[in-house]
Amino acid sequence: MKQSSDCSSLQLTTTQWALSEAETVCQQRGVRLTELRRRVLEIIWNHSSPLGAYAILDVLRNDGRQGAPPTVYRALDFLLEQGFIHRLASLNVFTGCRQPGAHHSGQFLICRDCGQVDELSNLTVDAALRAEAMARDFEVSAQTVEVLGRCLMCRNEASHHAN
Amino acid sequence: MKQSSDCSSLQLTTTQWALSEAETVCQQRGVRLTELRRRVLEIIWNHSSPLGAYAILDVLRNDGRQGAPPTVYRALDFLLEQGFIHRLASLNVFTGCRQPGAHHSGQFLICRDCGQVDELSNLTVDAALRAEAMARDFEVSAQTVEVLGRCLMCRNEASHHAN
DNA sequence: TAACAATTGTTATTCTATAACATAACATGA
DNA sequence: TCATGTTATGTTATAGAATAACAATTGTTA
Ligand SMILES: [Zn+2]
Ligand SMILES: [Zn+2]
Ligand SMILES: [Zn+2]
Ligand SMILES: [Zn+2]
Repeated sequence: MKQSSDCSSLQLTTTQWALSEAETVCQQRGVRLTELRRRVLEIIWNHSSPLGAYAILDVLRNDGRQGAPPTVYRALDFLLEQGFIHRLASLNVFTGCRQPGAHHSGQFLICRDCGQVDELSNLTVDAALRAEAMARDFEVSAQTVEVLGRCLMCRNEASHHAN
Repeated sequence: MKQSSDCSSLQLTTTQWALSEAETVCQQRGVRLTELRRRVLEIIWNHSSPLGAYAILDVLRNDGRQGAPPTVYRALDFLLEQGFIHRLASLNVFTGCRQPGAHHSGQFLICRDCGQVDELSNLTVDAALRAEAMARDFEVSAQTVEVLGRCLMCRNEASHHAN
């Protein structure tokens, strides 16, 4: 059964997958996944919830690497450009993309308690927004679709403590 | 014909409408639309494009009123709670709500050139997102739907200058 | 190797938002 | 009216997010 509840082993695998995907795409595109950029992508994937730029910076410094905000923001800019990560505007955090390389805006369910993110690819939402835009002669360049709420796990937690 | 292109006269009317709507709703709810809150709402509606908190603060100071960031953020919090304005997370700005009083998350077309905002109420988008959430046992508390792009006017402007 | 481009380091600053506490305005009942 | 509690605003300081500007380094190519 692959549906293990052991998150850490699952996550390692996911991180490794994301890194190798990124390697491949970068080679195809002739851009460089440098040590720093690779490490930032790894940090993002290694965490179950999305991280802010300064949290990533803390991890980098823990690595022993010197760095300041621009260090991490430049790496993030690269990863965003390549479509390896998304920025969640409602929380100022960054999360790994589940369809890396395919430039897209993404749609997200974000748990406000545990921070876990579920990336959707709902074509109905996308099409309905494009139709609205077209009807108004509006040229779409990016969509920000972020649904904030609570996941099942956190609702159960909450009701436990509420006893 | 009411479809006048005279924005300034149209806008005044819109602002007045928004303010009187807010007055009414506040009376119904037994909350106070103080001078400051009313003025902040007015400032937001008086501008064709959404404003950031510090831009609003500048206008307040121009009024001669003393003030610091908390002054405007508290007013904004009140207006957000009452559903009179929306915060656009992708731009860190605030815009007047076209259905004030009816608490809702809102959906927006935002022109990245002129900043003009079009507020949608697309039920298909809303329903599709809720369905996705339900399928994942996710309890929705708020939706952030912001479509960034360019309006027709700004596209024409751009092609003119590109000659 | 020399020259150029891309990446990273470094310092400082801007922009956005909130914490904490003091003061003022408003409401309510004695 | 006055004391009281509550709500709203003033004020200072700080936290958090992002970028500007320039220096140093690394990688690439002629
Ligand atoms: Zn994605
Ligand atoms: Zn959760
Ligand atoms: Zn609205
Ligand atoms: Zn425009």
